[in-house]
Amino acid sequence: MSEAIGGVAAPAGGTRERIQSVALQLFAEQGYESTSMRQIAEQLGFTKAALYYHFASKEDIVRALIESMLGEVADLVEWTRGQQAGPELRREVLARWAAIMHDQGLRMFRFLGANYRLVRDIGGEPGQSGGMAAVVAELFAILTPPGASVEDQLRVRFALLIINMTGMAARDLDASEADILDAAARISTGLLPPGF
Amino acid sequence: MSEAIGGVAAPAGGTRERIQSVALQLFAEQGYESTSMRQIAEQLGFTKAALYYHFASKEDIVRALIESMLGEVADLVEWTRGQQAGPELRREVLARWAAIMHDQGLRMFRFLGANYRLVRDIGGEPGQSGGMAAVVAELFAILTPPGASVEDQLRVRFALLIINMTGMAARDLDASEADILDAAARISTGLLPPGF
DNA sequence: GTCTATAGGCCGATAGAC
DNA sequence: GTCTATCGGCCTATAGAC
Repeated sequence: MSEAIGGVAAPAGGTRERIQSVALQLFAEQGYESTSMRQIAEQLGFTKAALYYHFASKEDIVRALIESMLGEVADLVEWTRGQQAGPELRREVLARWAAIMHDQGLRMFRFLGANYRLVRDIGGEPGQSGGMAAVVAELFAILTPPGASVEDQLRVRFALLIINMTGMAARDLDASEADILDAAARISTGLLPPGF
Repeated sequence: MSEAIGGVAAPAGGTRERIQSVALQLFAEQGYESTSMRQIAEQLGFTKAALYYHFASKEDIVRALIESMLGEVADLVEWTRGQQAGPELRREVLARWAAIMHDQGLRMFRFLGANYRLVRDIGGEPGQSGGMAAVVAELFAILTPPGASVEDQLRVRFALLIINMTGMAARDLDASEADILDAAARISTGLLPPGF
């Protein structure tokens, strides 16, 4: 968290940031399991052993990648606790969810889409209440109107999911990143159950 | 293709079908790369070497799993060539896409969602024009109205994509498989660009 | 058709020199 | 901070007995 923030811009910062940037790219293209530490190191011009000076393990790199985003999502869930439930809250939550994802950039989207299970499960085992899975489950509960039909429950899940799948869906689209992310946010909002 | 069809029902059929059924389950739960041949074999009660009597390779199992579905999708693309382009065709194509996926069952959906890249790329390298990627790209072209905006192009891609993501989105839903798949098809149709 | 045994390779991770 | 060398393990896949 020193020089480069978020890892979206050109990775001119410290070695740790450069490793994260390369890893994000490779994990997004090939998936976490199909990417080896050797491959990450070679892309950076040094050997695999040097990686272990900067990160304790392969999983540790992933944790660093999603750390800030996970924190923002947890803050969002926390914020909703003090709010009154209703349609306005639901639309506001969805807008903030899109904004969080927007901050991360398209490369992060592709990473999320390509490693859905990994991100969902990580941080879920330790003692504390961490994990993307738990946090997203809370968002489902907030966004789903009471007594919602199966279709409406699905609508809520799809509304959140397509934000994360934008990187995958927009792979061959000829448009700016900002236009794509804005369009995705509009479509997502339109997916929320009508009338609620 | 002898006794059990599709591998959805209880795998009482031949050994090949039982292997496919177990592999589909494990690939869906853990992903292709994180599932080993040893694991598949143990679940079936015999050793890894026996697997290679029935399938030439691990990838060969995946090919068998998506073979029939890939054939149906290719047929769908072929069928559209003789049709007149327009809104009716677009809605009909989407309905048929949902029907194809519907036939495969929720387990296949989960497998597709968890192994998106694998399925997309498989069969794309050989000499012929195979591969899910090529076939889906043609569907995009058919479904996208001429001169569509970025948002409308994204709508088409999301409409197809959420069908494949239904297994993931519906993981914790308390509803029958048929209800879930029907609801997903309705939501998908509603995502198509309005007015076209 | 299923077994044991093994080849051959890449993996994540560590030790220790510089 | 980066290197070479190496460990132990699991992987896909094959050979050959039964």
